[in-house]
Amino acid sequence: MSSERKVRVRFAPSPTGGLHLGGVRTALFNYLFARQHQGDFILRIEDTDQTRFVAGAEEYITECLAWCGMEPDESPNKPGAFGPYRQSERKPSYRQFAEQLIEAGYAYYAFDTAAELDAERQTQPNFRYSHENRMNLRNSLSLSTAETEALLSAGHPYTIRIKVPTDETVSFTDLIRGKVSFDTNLVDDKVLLKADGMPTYHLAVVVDDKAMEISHIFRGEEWLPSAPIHILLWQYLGWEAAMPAWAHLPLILKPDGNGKLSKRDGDRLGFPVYAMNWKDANSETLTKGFREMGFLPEAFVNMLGVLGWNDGTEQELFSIEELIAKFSIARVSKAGAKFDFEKAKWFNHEWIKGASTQSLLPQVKELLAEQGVNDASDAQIEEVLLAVKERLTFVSDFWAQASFFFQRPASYDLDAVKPKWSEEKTAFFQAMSISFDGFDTWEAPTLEAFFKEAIKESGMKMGELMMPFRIMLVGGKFGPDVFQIVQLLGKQEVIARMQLALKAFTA
RNA sequence: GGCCCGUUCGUCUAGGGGUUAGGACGUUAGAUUUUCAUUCUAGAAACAGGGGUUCGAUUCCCCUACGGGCUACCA
Repeated sequence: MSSERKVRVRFAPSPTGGLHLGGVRTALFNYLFARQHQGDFILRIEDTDQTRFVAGAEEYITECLAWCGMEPDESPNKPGAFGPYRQSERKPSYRQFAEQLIEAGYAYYAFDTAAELDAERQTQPNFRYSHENRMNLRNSLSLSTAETEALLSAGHPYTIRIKVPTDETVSFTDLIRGKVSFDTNLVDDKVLLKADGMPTYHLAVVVDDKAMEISHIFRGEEWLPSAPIHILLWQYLGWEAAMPAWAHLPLILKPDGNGKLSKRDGDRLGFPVYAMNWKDANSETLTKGFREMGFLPEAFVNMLGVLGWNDGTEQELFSIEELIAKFSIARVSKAGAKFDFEKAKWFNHEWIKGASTQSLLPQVKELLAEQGVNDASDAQIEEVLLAVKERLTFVSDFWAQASFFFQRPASYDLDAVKPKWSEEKTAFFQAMSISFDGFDTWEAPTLEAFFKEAIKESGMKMGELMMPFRIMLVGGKFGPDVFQIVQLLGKQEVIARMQLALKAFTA
């Protein structure tokens, strides 16, 4: 049925806050599938719940997708043939379809207020609005036509609920899980149109997916229980032939304990859960994002792409282009996956190692500017980057790993040098400093050979002099190869640092 | 409680009726780096349990257990 159809998928986030891992992955799988089949990837905004709608969230979502390299073919901001894509802007058509369902006998007006239903739930622990009790509640099925008309014309608030059939089985083939079945006797009469005139998600997705000619639906597993409602709606609206194929993605779970990964877990365990920084306008709280933490979008996408999917080989590193080429729904796993931040870091490390120094430059310059370093040339920065790149897990580690290239050591690890310091060593470095001054070309290999030869002649041990030399230049026992540092620092700076350090060592 | 989905090393997973059950992250030990990190090599580490079916089940079926999701006029 859908094999002939043009592939058209949509990502449908609700603009209620930041975009978390699960959301981005759902978007990604939709995107990969669309690209793989030369189809369309559409962004549709679910904003009918006005009480939870958050200003700025829609723009935020668009930016997240762009950062990850996913450009929607049509979005709410670029109205296309199937727009508008905001649920709230499509209000009239939802009501029309809800009423169409009532006329066909597949739905009904329900006059019970939220408070009344809450009261029912208080007394009946397993209360469900369903075929078992709908005749005991206040709705157009239990009331006479005249009573219903009276309530309606009196302006009594009402909702429209689906009339789920009795003794039927709703089943469908999930692209990931195979055949899934539900007994309609256990499905309740969900609200389709709320008292405020807005549709619930159930009505809205079906109507919109039909209007947008969606061919495949990839959504989180948390939607599986409401799938029978959606399928019934496709049938009752007379659109069964146009129904999309379904695939329910496994959930991303907390790393420790159990349950769905939430924003709070990130705060608690010290890693981001949102793609980018999210600042809540009301509470003024800032939730850290992967982008700001120093993740490369390629690494982020790679990590998400293989969380619950693999290509069957031992390959782990994939570019988004490779993911598009190799993705297959059949290879998406069924079980939920616990999020592992250590592995996420590893992906980032790998992508930084593989990144060109040029591509890393803008972010590094920003970091340097934050530290007040503005006089370094691009060429200089790139050379340093080349030296320290493979040591970085995050781009933001750059300063910690390379500050000494741009700044003289603020302090020295004196405990490592002072106890064993001697006049002899002072003399050695003084002499070395004079010798260095005589060099016309300044290159690591020759300097290293010269330095080591001098040590040999002095009769002292290598370690006794190499270590202090490093500390003179960088302040401590860390950093790349000493002579690589020497070369990058340049003659004048090396000599100056030696002199400065000698004073500190002998003070 | 009810319904639905799931279950291979600590974690993400490959595999699939007969395998030394493979890889990656993490971890441990060595090597290299006269620093730290990287890197390299090696090691420890898993088929939830019970019944079937079968010559043979980790693989297929059933049950149990466990985990997760849903059970709103939220999505």
